[in-house]
Amino acid sequence: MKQDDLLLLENQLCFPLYVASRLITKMYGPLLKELDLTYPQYLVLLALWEKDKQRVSDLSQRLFLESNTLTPLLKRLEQKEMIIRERSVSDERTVIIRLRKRGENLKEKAVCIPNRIIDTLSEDTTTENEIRAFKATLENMIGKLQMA
Amino acid sequence: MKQDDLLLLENQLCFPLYVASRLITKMYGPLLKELDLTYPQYLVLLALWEKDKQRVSDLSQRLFLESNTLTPLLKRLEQKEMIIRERSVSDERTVIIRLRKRGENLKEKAVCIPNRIIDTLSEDTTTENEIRAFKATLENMIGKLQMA
DNA sequence: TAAGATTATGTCGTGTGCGATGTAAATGTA
DNA sequence: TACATTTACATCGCACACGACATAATCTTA
Repeated sequence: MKQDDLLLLENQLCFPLYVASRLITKMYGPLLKELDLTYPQYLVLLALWEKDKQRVSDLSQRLFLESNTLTPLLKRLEQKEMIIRERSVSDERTVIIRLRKRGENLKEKAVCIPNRIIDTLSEDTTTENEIRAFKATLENMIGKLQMA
Repeated sequence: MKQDDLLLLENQLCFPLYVASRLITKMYGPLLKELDLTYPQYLVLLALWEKDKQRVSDLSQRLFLESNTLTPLLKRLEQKEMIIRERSVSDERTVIIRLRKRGENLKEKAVCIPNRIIDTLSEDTTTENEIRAFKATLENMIGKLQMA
């Protein structure tokens, strides 16, 4: 590849990654709007449905988000009465995030969302193996990016 | 896959995509800081280095960004004296974005950045073919997401 | 030609995302 | 035990991202 071609948008790896991520998040928009959630809020709930009562730092690690991103986001979820934020008794610096009924109940409605996204992505020629390989590469990349 | 497993974070495709995108953008941070650029600003310049004198709507299409995202971003680049925003004479609704000397000259410094990113991503077992396949899947996805 | 429809960009509002930093609590060390 | 250091979360500042909407210019149609 010529030196000059290095900077062509079509030769960037990160640009289509950036675009795809945003387009997908955008696609989640109307689906999650029915649940009164944004995509990052949905991710928080996904994490809590897996394991309730997590510290902010747990969620931060699980979702690769900084605490200063999570704090206002969690406050809004609390405002929506989907979660409760509680100071830990054993360590007052720690805030435990706990699901409320409304947050728990959303799980039922949320179950069908991933398939609706995958359906769109699988429409034509994208095979299951291709998706699986794609995801494996992503996860590999994340591992490396974490250490960089 | 069981119904309940559909919502596990590890079974989401979009989540690692979202994470990887953010981690990469973050990794660009210090490299671009030397050039006094953010990642989206860098993308704008990449587009202009390919083709100078584009309308906002051209950049919007090329970068998959809305005009209301681009407007303040372009204003900041103009503030940094890297570009000029000019009203078109033939159609006053149209704003043409043109590189200034400072913006042009940044290209030299920017050339080595993509390789530094790729080096990190290619460190271990990620082969060139794997990256190529990954990118092809990304581009395929973007095509579908645009039509959804 | 005039009125209606469409287009290009910008404004407004809201949410997110992170670097830098602050505050209070917990932990470590002498 | 007292002090120094580290930790957990929150605040601050800035940039971005998009839906909704506004304004003015251009295009289309009767």
